Formats: sequence, structure tokens, C-alpha cells
Amino acid sequence: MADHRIHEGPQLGSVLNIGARDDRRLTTVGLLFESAAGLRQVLERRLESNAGLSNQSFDVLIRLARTPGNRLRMSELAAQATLSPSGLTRSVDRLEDTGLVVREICPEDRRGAFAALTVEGKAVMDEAIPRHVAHIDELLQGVLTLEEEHTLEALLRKLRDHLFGGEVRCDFDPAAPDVCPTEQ
Amino acid sequence: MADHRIHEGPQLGSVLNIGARDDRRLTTVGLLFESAAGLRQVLERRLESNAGLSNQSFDVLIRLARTPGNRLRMSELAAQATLSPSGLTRSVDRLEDTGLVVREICPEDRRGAFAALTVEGKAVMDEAIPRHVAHIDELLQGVLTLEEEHTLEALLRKLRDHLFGGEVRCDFDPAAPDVCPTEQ
DNA sequence: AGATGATGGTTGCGAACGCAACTACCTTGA
DNA sequence: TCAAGGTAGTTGCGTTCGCAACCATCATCT
Repeated sequence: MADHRIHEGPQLGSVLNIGARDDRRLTTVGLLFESAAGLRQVLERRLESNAGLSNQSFDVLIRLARTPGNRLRMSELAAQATLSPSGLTRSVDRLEDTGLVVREICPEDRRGAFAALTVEGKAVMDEAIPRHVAHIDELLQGVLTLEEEHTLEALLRKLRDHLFGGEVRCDFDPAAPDVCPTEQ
Repeated sequence: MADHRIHEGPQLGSVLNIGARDDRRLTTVGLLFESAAGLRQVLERRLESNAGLSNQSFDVLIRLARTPGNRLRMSELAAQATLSPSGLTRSVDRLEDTGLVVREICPEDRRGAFAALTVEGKAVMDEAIPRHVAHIDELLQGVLTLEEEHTLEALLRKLRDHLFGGEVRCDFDPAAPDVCPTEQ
């Protein structure tokens, strides 16, 4: 059927014959993936041992913790967590099982549901977030200068906003408006 | 058992009372995750329809395609792809099933194995890489200036190198030495 | 040589995800 | 008011992943 012989050279194949500008972009994308994967890996371990939370659960929880009222529509939460609707359903299922979150029916639209932090969930996050922040702080200590960090943040924000097509996304910037734009 | 009442306010809870510097870092980490997730999502779709490859498979394949001899030790490949040993085993299993890769036993160490690109795999990548690069190019067009792109790349590289503890990692920088440091 | 520990890779298993199909509800328009 | 189409969320199913246990081979030490 297919030719399964092993490809032997040339040592520098045609793969390398692409424009330098494009290649830099490919490199940058690769670096972005690797940085995120590496960071996720490290943070995941610490989160697991500190609060028994996966990175994914923590991401959902912190978005609830940082929303006034500590509740968010399922669809909004899914978008913020970059998760499919079904993925968020299961995630909230798990969080409900552990008692950190409850579902509320939405009065104005009975199809909809809110995910809301329980008092226990709030307590867990009040404990977990400072630890997590301290861990990040420790992890990033001395890597970038303050100015470099700001630059990186600005560039990433520009990139993210472009990728998500200009739709407003809630990030955890305390300088940003307090109300997370659920609609509009 | 646990208290499952829903937490109601205060609207700006203690979660926000952390240092501004730390908070910026939390934001930056969030942006990094979101950018990577968003980028992965977009690229995945195109890769799927163009070459029938998942982002993950493509990542493995491109590292083989860009290594002289088009072969790499399993462990090295796992590290480069930020994948667990078992994860890489399955990935290579799948690629072997589709005929893009074969395993070779390592003569010097009979425990070890190489993953090697087949001629078909090489052909697929020779076709897929330029398309992928073009897609990235199209996606990133006009988002950042050339200087900003270089800055972002440099900052991400610094971050990645720090996260991986100084171990040498192969990235796709054509300005880097041609030989991907498999050992040392 | 033979035992002991380390290393490279694979397998069993459970957890998490996305897609597609589905249900329930809302909205629009005749 | 009723039908038709859209939207919010959930469920079935297949895929992928990491962890821990495992096997085979190498390296070291006696």
C-alpha cells in the first residue's frame, strides 16, 4: 500500500527552504506552545498538592471567584475557560460533586444555568489563590525584568485579542473595569 | 457534610487584595494560556482539513522533519513535544499505523528506539509545512510589528529556557546550529 | 560472572476533552 | 396561537493523555 521505507536525507531537506520571516513566526508559535505547556505542567503539580485542584478546575473557579456575585452563565464560563460546552458541563459536574460550585437556574431564561461558587468554594479559593500567586511569583522570580514583564503582557494581550476576534474577554487585570462583561 | 450554600458577595472579595505585581503575573500567565489555547484551536482545524493531522501529530512530525536524518530517540522526542513517555508511545503508534513514521531499534542501546520519518511521512510534511506556515502567516498578519514579533520571541525563549531548567531544547530557529542536540 | 540499581520504552487504567446528537426552552412570524 | 428555527445546556461515544506498574536492557560493583 503505502511506501514505508525510511526517508534518508538529504540532511538539510526542502523543509528548511522557507522564508525567514515565516520561519520566525513558526518558531514563535512553537515557543508559545512550549512555554504554556511547561508552565501548565509545573503549576498543575503544585495546585494538585496544595488544593487538590487541577489546572482546569482552578481556571474555572478563579473566574467565578473574580466575578461579582461569584456566578457566571455556563456559556460565558466556557468561553472564558476556552472549553467546549460539553467540557464545561463535565467540569462543573465535578466541581459540584466536590461541593465547590452549584448550578442555579436562570430566572429570565429557563434554558440557561449559572455556575455559582459555594461558601466552601469561596473559602477554598481564598486559600488557594494567594498560594498559587506566590508560586507563580517564585517561579518567575528573576526571569524577566519588570519592564519585560509588562512588554510581554502587552504583546500577549494584543495577540489574544486578535485571535479571539475582538470579542471582549475577561482577564484578571485589577486595573480593568470590575464588572466582567457577560454580555455585549 | 460540607456547606453548600451559595456565596453571596461582598462584590469585591478578598481575592482581589493581593499585590499588584503578583497580580500582573497572574494576568500574564492567564494571557499565555489563552493565547496558546486560542492559537492551538485555530491551527488544529486548518491542520485537520489540510493534512488530516492533529496539532499533536504535526508537532511530533515537524520535529522529525527538522532533524538531520529525520529520526529521533523516543525519549528525546517526548521531551521536545512536552509529552509523557506513554503519550509519545501512543502518538508514534498512531503515526506508524498511518505509515508516516516507523520505529527503528537503536543498535548501541537495545532498550532504546528511534522514531523515523518514512518517505511518505516526509512527503506529507513537505506538503503540510508550507501550508501551515502560510496559515500562521495569514493569522498573524498585521497583529504585531516585526520588532514586536522579535521581542515576543526573545521573551518567550527566555521564559521557556527558564522553565525547562536550562536544558537545551530544539526549537525551529534556522539561525541555531543545524544539529539538534540529541544528547549532551 | 552475578547481583543490584538505573534507564528506555510499553501497557493497564482511569480521567478529561471535543464532536455530534439530543432535549428543553425561547423567539419570530404568519 | 401555533409552527419553525435558533439557542443553552447535557449526554453518548470515541480519542488522547498522564500515572503507575511493568519488562527488557544497560551499567556498576563485588
